[in-house]
Amino acid sequence: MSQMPVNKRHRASRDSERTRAALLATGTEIFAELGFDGAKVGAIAERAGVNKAMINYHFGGKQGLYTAILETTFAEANSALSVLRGRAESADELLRRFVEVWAGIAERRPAFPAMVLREVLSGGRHMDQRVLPSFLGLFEHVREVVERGVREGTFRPVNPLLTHLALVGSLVFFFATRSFRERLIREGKLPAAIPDTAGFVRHVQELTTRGLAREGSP
Amino acid sequence: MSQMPVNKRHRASRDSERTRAALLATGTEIFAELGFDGAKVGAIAERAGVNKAMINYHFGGKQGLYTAILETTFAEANSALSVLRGRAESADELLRRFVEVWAGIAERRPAFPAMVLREVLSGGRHMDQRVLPSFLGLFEHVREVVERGVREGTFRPVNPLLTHLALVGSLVFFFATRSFRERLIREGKLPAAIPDTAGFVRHVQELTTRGLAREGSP
DNA sequence: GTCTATAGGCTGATAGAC
DNA sequence: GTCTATCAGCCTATAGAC
Repeated sequence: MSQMPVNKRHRASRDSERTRAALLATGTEIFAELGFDGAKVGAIAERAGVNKAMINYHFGGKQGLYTAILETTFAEANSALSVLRGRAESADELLRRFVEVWAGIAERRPAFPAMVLREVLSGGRHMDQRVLPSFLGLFEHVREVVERGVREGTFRPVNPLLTHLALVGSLVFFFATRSFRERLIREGKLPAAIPDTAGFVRHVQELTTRGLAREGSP
Repeated sequence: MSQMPVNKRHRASRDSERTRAALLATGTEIFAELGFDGAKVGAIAERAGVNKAMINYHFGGKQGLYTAILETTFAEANSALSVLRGRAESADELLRRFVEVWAGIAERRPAFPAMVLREVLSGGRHMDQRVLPSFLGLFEHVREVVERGVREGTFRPVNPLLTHLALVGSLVFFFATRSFRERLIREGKLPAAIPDTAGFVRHVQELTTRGLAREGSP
């Protein structure tokens, strides 16, 4: 794959780092927008203001750039979600926080929900082995909280995986479809008001905590 | 676009219809699996057991085939969901039925959830003008029911669009990610049991109806 | 590290025989 | 309607100068 630069990145010049960073940032945008096959390395290089050949030099090719981007994106999301780990709050409260943190990630990194969705849709076709752990890590946060809530009796005895799929499905769908939805609304094709993130967060929080609550647990 | 065949389809031979049908069926599979850019017309023709040139003859090209597939897929889903329109059941019960009908569509047409997701992800980049109405139609069913439930006081005063996004997001995510999830579980990489559709349907039904219920309504 | 130029492969579409 | 043969364009990757 990438031969020299990976091993001597500590010696890399300031310009070199700038080139790498520009390719990572622009590549994230374009891969999220168009998918692996739709994204063209020429377009990435051009928008990044960098020579096309630099993708091969720094990342060993299109696939290498994509892998580097997935690693960065998923690792960052995992790290953001980890602030909830081992906290003392109630399972109910932790689930509310989870939704907020997730929304925060999606706001800061708009490409993240789309990348997740594209990967699961294509069955991980372009996902390197090394990325799988941090990808799967994304799906442990809900499970832990739900298991605790069920054990402590504040939640109904729900299946953690189903809970996770329903919750994350809502989140990922809301954020990944945002630009399309807002365009349709702006063009008058979808008769509704553009929903704001805070409102959606509250909606999902209420829906989830009420939906999971054991009767007589409010 | 497609010159003759569209106008004289009523005169088409049996073989011609078989060719068209094979391309539609196989194209649906492959487009859902790989997306518009990932799908190659050569692969579609080969798996369909049909000559590559037939895609251009019958559909005017790759884009034409894709448009025909979207039309068919969305129209069928809309028609299946329409059985719920104007029914006498409670809003609560209608929402439960909605989830069941949606799951039924996804079981019969596994490509449907993926096609919806790929389209919203790419901002409708490959969606023909003519398909937009039937696409938007997909998003009216929940709205009607929720508005009624809120009006009648069985639901909390929730935003119909947010409710729709959360509910359909859960559904589409569950079904579109199914094969990937099941593969990961089978390979032992995701420690969980493969969830069955019926269980997911019940989970979402409970989550939604409890989550939307006005306090002291059940 | 960065650039230009180009090789080499693949893809979608068409021409024309049957 | 269907098939074969083929073309033109695009896209990734590399060789080699600086």
